[in-house]
Amino acid sequence: MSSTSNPMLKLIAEAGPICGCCDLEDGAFCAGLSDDGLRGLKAIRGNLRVDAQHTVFREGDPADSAYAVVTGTVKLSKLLSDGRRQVVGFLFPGDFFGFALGGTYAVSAEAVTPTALCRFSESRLEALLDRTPELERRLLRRMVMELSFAQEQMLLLGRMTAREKLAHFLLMLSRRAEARGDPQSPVAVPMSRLDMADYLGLTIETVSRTLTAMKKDGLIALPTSALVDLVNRDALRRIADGQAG
Amino acid sequence: MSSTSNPMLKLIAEAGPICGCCDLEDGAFCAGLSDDGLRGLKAIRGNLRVDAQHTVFREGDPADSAYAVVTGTVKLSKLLSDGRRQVVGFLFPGDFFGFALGGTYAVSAEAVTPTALCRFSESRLEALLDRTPELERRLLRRMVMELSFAQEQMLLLGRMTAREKLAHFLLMLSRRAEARGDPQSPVAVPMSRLDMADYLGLTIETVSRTLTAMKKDGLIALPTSALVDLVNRDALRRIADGQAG
DNA sequence: CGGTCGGTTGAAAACAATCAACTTCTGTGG
DNA sequence: CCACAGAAGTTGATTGTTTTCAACCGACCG
Repeated sequence: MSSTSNPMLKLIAEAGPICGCCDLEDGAFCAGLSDDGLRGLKAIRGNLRVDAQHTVFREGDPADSAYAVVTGTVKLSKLLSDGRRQVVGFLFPGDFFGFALGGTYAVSAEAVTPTALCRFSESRLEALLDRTPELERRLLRRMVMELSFAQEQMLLLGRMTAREKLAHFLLMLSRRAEARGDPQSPVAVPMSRLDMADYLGLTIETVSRTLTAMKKDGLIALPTSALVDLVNRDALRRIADGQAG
Repeated sequence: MSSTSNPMLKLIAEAGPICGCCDLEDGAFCAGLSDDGLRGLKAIRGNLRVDAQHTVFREGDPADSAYAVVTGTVKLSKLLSDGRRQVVGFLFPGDFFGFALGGTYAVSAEAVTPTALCRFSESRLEALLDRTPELERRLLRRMVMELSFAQEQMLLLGRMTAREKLAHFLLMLSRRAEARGDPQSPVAVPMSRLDMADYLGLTIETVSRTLTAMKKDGLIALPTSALVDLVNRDALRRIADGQAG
């Protein structure tokens, strides 16, 4: 973040209107903004580091800040009073979250890995939106995409089998890793089996068993429990799309 | 809609900045807009009637219009290639849908009952948003709420039992009926058992059986299959919140 | 009056959950 | 550096909720 020998920093300087607070480019929430929009964002930006498993904010808290992931992974989740949990999303570098327009947070946010965040004060962000139509339109577009992603997740949760859920999940991780410039085939799975289970509406045992079965079928390989090799991507895609058992 | 003896029309005239295209007030997408914002919306508004079970648009179609429900009920759904279906939302008078910012529709929209809609050309709406920050902010706020609702639905689909799902669903229908000024206790259930099942991630048989069981337990009464009396609302709420079996 | 459609009920099957044991990995302290 | 403890993950046996397959009921309509 401060070493001048970091090759990324040079790239950022050359690329022009990039935030400069992080190494992210095209995928990021702030990427591609005009100089003006970036200036505004930078002016209200704060930084934050969160240890693995620590909470950024809790469901029901007054929503006083929005965040962007710089490095690490964050999960958003909701709880039932008896402890049942649903993870409603995983966030990777470039992703934006916690935007509630002055209400309360609808979900809790916790770091999955050690994480660096950009923090934007809600009130200042809202004021900035008043002044920066470009930014507001971008946020609107982002919310449209988020909603569409949530609808796809509903299809997964309501209508897919365990195997289809896992295939879909692994391909999603791979696609997003690729978008950030990370390797897409031995794909990193930074979250625990419990987090995966709570995201897919399954139990840890079913996640584990299903992965083992997929390995046996030559669909994937598991070099470590946090690394999945997508051996037969086409077959995975067919399964994820509900065209095969 | 045109009779001068309709008491609603007088109310609308008195209330000032109400669209006038429909009988809706506070809950509506356009309610509470400034005269200016309303003028803009009215200028790009078209009307549309859709018969029950007919399609407004299909998943994957280019998104050339957004819509608001005036009367009737609309469902949004996604399909898997083998026919499995997930209903991702029901829309009632005042609700806004089909807003995709120039992309393609992520879901299909079908009328559940005979339905009247306001139609807004996507390109004109986007141009209007450029000119009307008030409207864009409202839309942004709406998307935030929609997303939060979608996240709650994920919790339901991933982690609730059939009985909890039904309790939650009936209370949601009741709450929204009340918000529109409709009776909240013998609550109207305009959609078929299949639509309910596809919304809750269940089968029609499970929906039917669960309703029967809830009737037997004195939680609800079923005057007709499309009308549900919420006999014991508190118990329903406890079940919906996951505090009781 | 027969036919179809939507809804309900019954019996059997299946997928995933639960309960439980065991293995592997990780980190810590001797 | 090794030994141990705890956490995370895997595997096995069994249970159970929901699905599937099937029959039946009642309403609406030609």
